[in-house]
Amino acid sequence: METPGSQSSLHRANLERVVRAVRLAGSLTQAEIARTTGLSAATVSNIVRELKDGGTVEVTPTSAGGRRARSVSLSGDAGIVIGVDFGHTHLRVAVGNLAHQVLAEESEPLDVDASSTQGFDRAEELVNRLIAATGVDRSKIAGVGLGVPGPIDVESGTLGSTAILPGWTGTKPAEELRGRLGVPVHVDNDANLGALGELVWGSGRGVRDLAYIKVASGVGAGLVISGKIYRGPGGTAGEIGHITLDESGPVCRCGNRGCLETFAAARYVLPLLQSSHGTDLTMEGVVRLARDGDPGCRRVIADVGRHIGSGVANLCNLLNPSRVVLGGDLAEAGELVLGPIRESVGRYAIPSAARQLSVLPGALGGRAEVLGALALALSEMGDSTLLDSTLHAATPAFT
Amino acid sequence: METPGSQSSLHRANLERVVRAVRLAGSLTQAEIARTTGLSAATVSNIVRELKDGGTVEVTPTSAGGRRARSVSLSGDAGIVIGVDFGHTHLRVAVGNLAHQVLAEESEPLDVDASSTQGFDRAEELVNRLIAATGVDRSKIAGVGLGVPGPIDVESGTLGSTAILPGWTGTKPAEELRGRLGVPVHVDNDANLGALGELVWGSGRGVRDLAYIKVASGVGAGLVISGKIYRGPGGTAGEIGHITLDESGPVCRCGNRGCLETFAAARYVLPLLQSSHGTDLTMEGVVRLARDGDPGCRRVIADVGRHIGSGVANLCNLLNPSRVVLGGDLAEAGELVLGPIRESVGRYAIPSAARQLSVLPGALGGRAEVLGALALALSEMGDSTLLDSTLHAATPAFT
DNA sequence: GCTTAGAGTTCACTAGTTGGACATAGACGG
DNA sequence: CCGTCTATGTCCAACTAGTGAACTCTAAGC
Repeated sequence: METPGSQSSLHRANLERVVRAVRLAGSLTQAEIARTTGLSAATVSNIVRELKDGGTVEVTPTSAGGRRARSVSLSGDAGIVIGVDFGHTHLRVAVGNLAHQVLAEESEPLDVDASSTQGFDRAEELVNRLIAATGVDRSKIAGVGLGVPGPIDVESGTLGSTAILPGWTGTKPAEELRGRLGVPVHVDNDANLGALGELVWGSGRGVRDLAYIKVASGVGAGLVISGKIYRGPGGTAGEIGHITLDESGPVCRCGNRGCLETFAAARYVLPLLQSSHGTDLTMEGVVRLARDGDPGCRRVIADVGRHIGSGVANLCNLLNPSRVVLGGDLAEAGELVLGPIRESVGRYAIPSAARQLSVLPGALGGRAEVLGALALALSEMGDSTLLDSTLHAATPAFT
Repeated sequence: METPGSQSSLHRANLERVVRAVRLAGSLTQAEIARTTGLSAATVSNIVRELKDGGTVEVTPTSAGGRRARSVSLSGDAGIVIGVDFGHTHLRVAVGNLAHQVLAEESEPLDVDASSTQGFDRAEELVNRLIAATGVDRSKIAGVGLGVPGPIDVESGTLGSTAILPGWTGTKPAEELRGRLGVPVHVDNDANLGALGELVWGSGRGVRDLAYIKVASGVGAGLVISGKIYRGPGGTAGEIGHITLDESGPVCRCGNRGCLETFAAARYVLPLLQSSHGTDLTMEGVVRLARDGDPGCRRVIADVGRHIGSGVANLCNLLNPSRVVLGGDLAEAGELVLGPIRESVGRYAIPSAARQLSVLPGALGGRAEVLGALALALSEMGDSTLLDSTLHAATPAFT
């Protein structure tokens, strides 16, 4: 941010412009870059040379049968980003590069009762393992995205009370991880990251406004508005789980009655099946049984869908997103749950808003959050971090 | 948008930067501009000269007792914007300048059964009258903001069906007015404009995210997110009136049951008082009686408040705005309605979101929409239109 | 084999910002 | 009442960075 308004800032902006164009297209020739960015060929020539010297970009002498086009693409190891996601039962880590490619991904079970220290030990270990496995240069790591399953104040980085990982309340996960890995860590809650993940790699590609509904032990939503995570001024936007559906409904853990969560979240829904299907049931199990035709499970899932649909209808009336993506275990139920959701939306949302809404299952399953963490790391640094390294590497070469 | 990335675009950006800084501060010396914008004093000197030659800015030789500071301020007649609002019973027009000052404002009753042609005749006439009254130069009009009381597709400019001004459906108000006045016209619905008005001049000053709830014959909300009107991909965001509060409630004109509107909008609420208070009651009348102590009216207003509060709680959970502003006639009831709203919000919203929410009455009353139309005209042209004229006027002077 | 056309580079030119030198004018102290 | 001080605004030379035009290069097409 040195001097806004100066020529150097313009140059920087043009660098970013080029990098973004290349990233979006995968690979471009210089002439194509000039056309898509609106810059002149001469400028592009200079910028590409600078980026190449900095190692950000790779120039393959000639690829396809053109005249003599050198295709420019992001060099795979120009920068590495890492996504870490603490889920309710699993810890997932993914390693990607600036070209939006996922190089490696792994998950391992995480003990719910683990202390935060244990959790971070495991995360650090897994990150190191993946870095070693992919053989990337540690110094190339540009940033880490971190997902936590609970309300987090993005400003201060403090984790609020989470019923899922008790004992983590009040910790500052980003600082903790930053201390261990020595690189910038950006944190957000899992619903927001799921939304970002589906937006970039999953069912939300091509859309700029999206709501990601995650149904697990609770119900949360991640909102993407104009391509950016919307957190709201207080950072608690997207609490769709605590919309009131029935003022005299069951008491919710939040203290109100008849929240959507009490009709849809695993903790409230599973008990319904205990007497008939035993106590060891998980949401995953219910979904499996429903797919196999079990009528009780089908009925329960349809009811959950109807209630989620009511919440989505409210969301739709208020925000009018063009796409709603359903994540979490429940998404595995496919049409068994999506049908009732769509039916409810059609019934309760105003027609003009409902008409252009598509409700889709998540395409990434449980991976949405890690990949979202990756996307967060990418978006948080913008292309600027990348360019910083470019500049540092490039300027000595010019003197 | 000529050539993005060129130096001229940088220059343009710096011009905008200076204009914005001056507008936000009212008046600044060149040194102050340099400090707030981060530009160098020399650059500011050039830019100020250019703006002065273009007539955008005025330089008063010296104002207060400094050393020799020339204070720079936007020249009042650098550009004029006009706001036009078609309300349910009134037509309002306001004239303002680029310094965000309102120069004149007038309203006149509008016959509900007026055809759109008649309406536009009246609007054109009133605009001309105000232009004459303020003595501004017609050629200085940079843009017009237009508010219409119904759903409008901002992309195509076509008005959807409106129960308030029947016979206007399918017209393109912006085109119509543009044809008559010969300047760019930007259109939006009244709830969005009310939100913008309160944001810029009213109860929303200093906030970037705001929801404006307008209760009249229907219930609508205007959402401002990060300082910009949020319309949603389909343009129908903010339909808080058709959130479902009670699945088995009264049938709403939208076809669903138990919409917020059926508990709060005038058309559904007034009949409740007909047997006791007669049939000529208006919402305004109910509010007046309630303020005078009429228990029936007080009860009705409190009930309306409670229901609105339920809707606001949902809104709050989903979007977590920092401020909710209540507009329309109902806002006149003050605490009689705000109290129950806050109570409902406290009851139904999750505590962390409700805690930082302030619910305020609109500060502008029925003027919110016209002023919002003014703000729309200002924001739609950005500072660019302003700068275009500057450039056109300034470049000949340099050759 | 010659022509052609698109790709990329080089170079002189130009737009525009900057730092520093300079003139100006009020405030302050004597 | 006068010199000094300090902050303001302007001017100028230097520098940065983008552009158009000319130029070179290569492969395709006839």
